[in-house]
Amino acid sequence: MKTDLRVLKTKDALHESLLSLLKERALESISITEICKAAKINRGTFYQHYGKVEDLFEEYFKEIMKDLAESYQAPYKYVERIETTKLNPATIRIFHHIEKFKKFYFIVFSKNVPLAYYYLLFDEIHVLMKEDFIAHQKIDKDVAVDMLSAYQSNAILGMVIEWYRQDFNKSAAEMNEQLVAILNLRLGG
Amino acid sequence: MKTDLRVLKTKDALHESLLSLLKERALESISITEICKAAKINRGTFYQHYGKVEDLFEEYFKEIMKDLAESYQAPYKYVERIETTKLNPATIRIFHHIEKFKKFYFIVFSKNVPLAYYYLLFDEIHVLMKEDFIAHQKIDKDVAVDMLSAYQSNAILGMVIEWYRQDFNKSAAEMNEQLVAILNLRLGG
DNA sequence: AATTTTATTATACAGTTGTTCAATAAAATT
DNA sequence: AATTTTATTGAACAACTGTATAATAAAATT
Repeated sequence: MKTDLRVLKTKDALHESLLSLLKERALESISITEICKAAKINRGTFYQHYGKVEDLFEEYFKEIMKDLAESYQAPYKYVERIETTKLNPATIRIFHHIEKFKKFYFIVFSKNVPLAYYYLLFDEIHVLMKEDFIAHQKIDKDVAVDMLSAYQSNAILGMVIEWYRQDFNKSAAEMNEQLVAILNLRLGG
Repeated sequence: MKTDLRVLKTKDALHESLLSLLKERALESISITEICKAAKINRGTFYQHYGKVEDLFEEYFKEIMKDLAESYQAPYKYVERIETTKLNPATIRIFHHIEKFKKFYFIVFSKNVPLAYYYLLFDEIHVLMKEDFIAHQKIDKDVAVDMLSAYQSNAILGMVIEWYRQDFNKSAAEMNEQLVAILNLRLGG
């Protein structure tokens, strides 16, 4: 036995309600009362599953994260050639994933949203990076793997922030080119 | 004429009230009503200056940012030797600054806090990086300066996140060593 | 020092939040 | 199909939010 059908029904209704409200207004302006009214779910039931609006959104977020992870199941599927540098296939799909869910990431990177979402994204990329470092023995004895992958994954996210601030008006392909160019610089000395 | 004395008095009282509450409880659990009661300021007055608790905190944040900026006025003051790499003095002071305001950054990096604070920190470092790139002509024609400095500054913040998650149980000096080691890797191919 | 300007206060109101409880209805188990 | 388990409901409560108003007090200007 897994999950009660009533719970599934409730959560589905709440998800759909939030998503339809998000099409019209910003996340921080949407109240719990409002979501429940639209979903025809008792407010007390909301509190049985979540603590705040953001927790409900986070559940939706995890669905999107699945897409990010799935992109890496068939790694070289979308990549034609990697000539300029040893860019791992995980990295090379991140910008495409963001581009695909542009609308969603406009919310994730907005100022008033809790840092928790950023961390969810960071952790997802962090893990992929780390796996790649270990798989390809790119490890230097003086550098802690966690530090290096934290450095690298957040660097990518730095580019995404910049991209977001320019209203995502670059293609994912252009972003990859920029990344390749940056990686080919010898940043240390 | 600059600012009304009454406004200064009000803001001082609110600042002090928030800080003393923060010593006992988490930011997200502190209500406006509570802050005002402790500060002996009318709640309506709070709304004349701020919209939410976080706005008040942000004002305090900007004070801390001044310290970060000031660290760079006398750049080599604290640096004994930079041998292993061309680490710019701005970069080398960031970890020390964070260490100095450890308590404060425990709030800034906590999950429930709005992304806005992260951006304030990011922008501060971003600007310092950018200035350094331009001053030292480290620019490659294929790389947009904004992208590069976004990449680099957020990479540093990635290390800070990792540091924070390890409860800041490394010294700022150790963090600098890690950074030097990472920069000396040739990340691109 | 008198006058003007403006920040702060006290009060009030409708809406949201977070929590609790007994009653009910729906699902799982036998 | 009958019974047990448990999610959902509806109602109520105190506290907080966000906003508006007239009265007051404090600061700035003349």
